[in-house]
Amino acid sequence: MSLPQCCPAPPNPSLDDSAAGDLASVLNAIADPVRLRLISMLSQVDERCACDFVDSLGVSQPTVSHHLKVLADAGLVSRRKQGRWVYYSLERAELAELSRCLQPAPD
Amino acid sequence: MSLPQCCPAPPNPSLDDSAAGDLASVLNAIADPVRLRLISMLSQVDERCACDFVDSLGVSQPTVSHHLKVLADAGLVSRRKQGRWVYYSLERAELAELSRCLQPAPD
DNA sequence: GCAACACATAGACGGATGTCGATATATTTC
DNA sequence: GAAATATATCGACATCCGTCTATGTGTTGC
Repeated sequence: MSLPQCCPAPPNPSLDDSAAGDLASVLNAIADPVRLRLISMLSQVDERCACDFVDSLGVSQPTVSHHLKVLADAGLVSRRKQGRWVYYSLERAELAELSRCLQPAPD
Repeated sequence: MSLPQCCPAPPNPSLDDSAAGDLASVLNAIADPVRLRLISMLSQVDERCACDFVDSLGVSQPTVSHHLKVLADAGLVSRRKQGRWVYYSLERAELAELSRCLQPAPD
């Protein structure tokens, strides 16, 4: 004799542990208010130099530099150095692919 | 006389601080490997009782309960209690809207 | 009512994260 | 070469986060 069951079939995880970790890393990179505002500003233009963000965001220059590095490490922005300045631009293809990863399958 | 400028115009943050915080909260809810696997499993079926996840994910029952609460608080899953069991289901509309939020504007 | 079960909550603990000031590195300009 | 500028890195600090064990709460079945 057996106890009553809650679900007819056991679940099968479609996302393996490694893939879930990779996706979580990229999501963590954008799951921050300052970094979302960086992305928002970058989405409006081709590129923007780092010094501009310091005035707009109300955080210190090292903090902006830190957040830009997190985004760059995740592959969401790219750097271009020119003279004194470093220009950052949005990797729109990466962001679009991330958006697709979250789309749920139709019901 | 003026120093050379890096960018022609000052940046205007399109995403205000409050909206960025709200979006970051929801993104934080899914930016975790365990929670991504929960969502992945839920996306395959209509609903699933909580006990099934414990065996599949290799973490303790309280940990699963904690992660399901984070997802529920973010509005990404909903709960339905029936007898001893609690059935969770994916809020596909919320996930779809989140996906749209990340879509970058075309270049 | 009592034992077994499903789930949630509380508390503790270690590690990751966001922020800052201070400083280093590289570039321009005089 | 020296001063000024733009950015990155370092080290410190407080806070947050994921995990666990222990325990509480509600439900089922004998």
